[in-house]
Amino acid sequence: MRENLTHAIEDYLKIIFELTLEQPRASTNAIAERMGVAPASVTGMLKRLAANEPPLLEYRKHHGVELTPAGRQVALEIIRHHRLLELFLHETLGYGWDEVHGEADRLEHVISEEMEERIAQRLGEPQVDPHGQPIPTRELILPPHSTLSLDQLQSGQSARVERVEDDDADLLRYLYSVGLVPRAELTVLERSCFDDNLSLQVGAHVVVLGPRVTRQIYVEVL
Amino acid sequence: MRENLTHAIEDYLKIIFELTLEQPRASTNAIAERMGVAPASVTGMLKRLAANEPPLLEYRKHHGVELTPAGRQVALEIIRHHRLLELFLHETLGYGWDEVHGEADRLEHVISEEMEERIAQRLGEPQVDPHGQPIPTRELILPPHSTLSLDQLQSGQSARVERVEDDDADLLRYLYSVGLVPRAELTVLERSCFDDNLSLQVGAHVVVLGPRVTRQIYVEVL
DNA sequence: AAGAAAATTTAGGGTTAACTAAATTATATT
DNA sequence: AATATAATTTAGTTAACCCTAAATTTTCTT
Repeated sequence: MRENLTHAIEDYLKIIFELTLEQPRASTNAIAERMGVAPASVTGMLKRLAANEPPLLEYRKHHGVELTPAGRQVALEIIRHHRLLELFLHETLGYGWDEVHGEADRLEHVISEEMEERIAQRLGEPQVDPHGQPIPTRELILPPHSTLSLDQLQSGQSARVERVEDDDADLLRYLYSVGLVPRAELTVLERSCFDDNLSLQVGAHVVVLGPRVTRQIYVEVL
Repeated sequence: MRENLTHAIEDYLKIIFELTLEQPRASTNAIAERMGVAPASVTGMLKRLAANEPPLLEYRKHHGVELTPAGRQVALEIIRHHRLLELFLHETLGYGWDEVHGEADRLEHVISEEMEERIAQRLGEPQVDPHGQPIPTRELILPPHSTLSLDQLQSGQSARVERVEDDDADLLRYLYSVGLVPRAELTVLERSCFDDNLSLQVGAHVVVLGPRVTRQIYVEVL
């Protein structure tokens, strides 16, 4: 199944998968930005991935790409590795939830299926990582999850935090300090019309968050 | 400290370190064989490593190489990673002692110093891996160990197994099945003069081993 | 010490995955 | 519909690591 695949290819597929959760197709530039490489480098790689046997994505010049089922399977495998590793590092080595991401990003390409299984077993076949992100199953299905981000809530609404994006360590440290972790409950006190700032009640704290932050927190309305 | 170093470079340094435990200098061909690459490829790499700033090894045409202190430090760091990982996989994920080597070989290049420390702490600053191989300390000193291999014993001598080479899974499974693990005690029943076979008493077992095997088992005479 | 055998290096290539700069195509504005 | 701007692709390079085949150097044997 995963023979020819370099780390770079796995990263491309993972990022394309994440981008196509939001838009139907991922653009060359968006991929380049998230990969931290030049757009020209992306074009070359996309051609290769589309020409792979089996093709890992469907590529139309100037119109971005979409993963094929084969490509999606690889992406989900990597995401499963990543999230299992985050939880494993947290649970068995005492890593903070703000520290697991970088380590998992490197390990995810390197662990065997054997190790993936052993970790999953040891953790009791967990469904979510420390940030509340759902862990794809061994059959490589990503469990459904709320797509409602905090910035879409109205004044007075109450909600429970389901998950937060895991890639910004500074943000994670801050969220932890104010108690905005998965399962925490909150109420929107006020939303300012012109700048989209949101003031929230979280436990004993009152927190004001800008839209760049609230877009990274996903909730379930109560 | 470790900025420019690719996985390949780390592997070269590790292998050169291991070769120079036996001979004063490591030859191009010996390195090529252990790396599984062509001798010509080794020459190119050795030139690069000698030209590195700081130089990682000292290279004399047609006379092999010796590590510099800087090169030795990198090698020991990787060996520390490898052996800590072997023990970690064994202890916390239930891997068999024959299964840990391949996984550790890939992970050793990828874990952070942070993770190295956390693993060492969790395992209680261990001194040896599951095969009895000594784990270099954080100050990067390799603890001394016996250099007497089983093939050097005479009839009638008793000894305790200290360590075994870790890279042959089939051999490890066999040794486990007959009880030839670190700390096991044994007595040489007979050594045949012409073929160097050794017959041993190990617990209830009587085992006959050829020299290719006995050279991979290190002991302390009792 | 000469010649044969073994070890090593040189020379010339190939692949992967990145880069920059210039050219092209698509989209948005007026 | 023309033009400006943004997005994308092409072309030409680079660096890391590997290869094979041929040439050279060292070591071994007689």
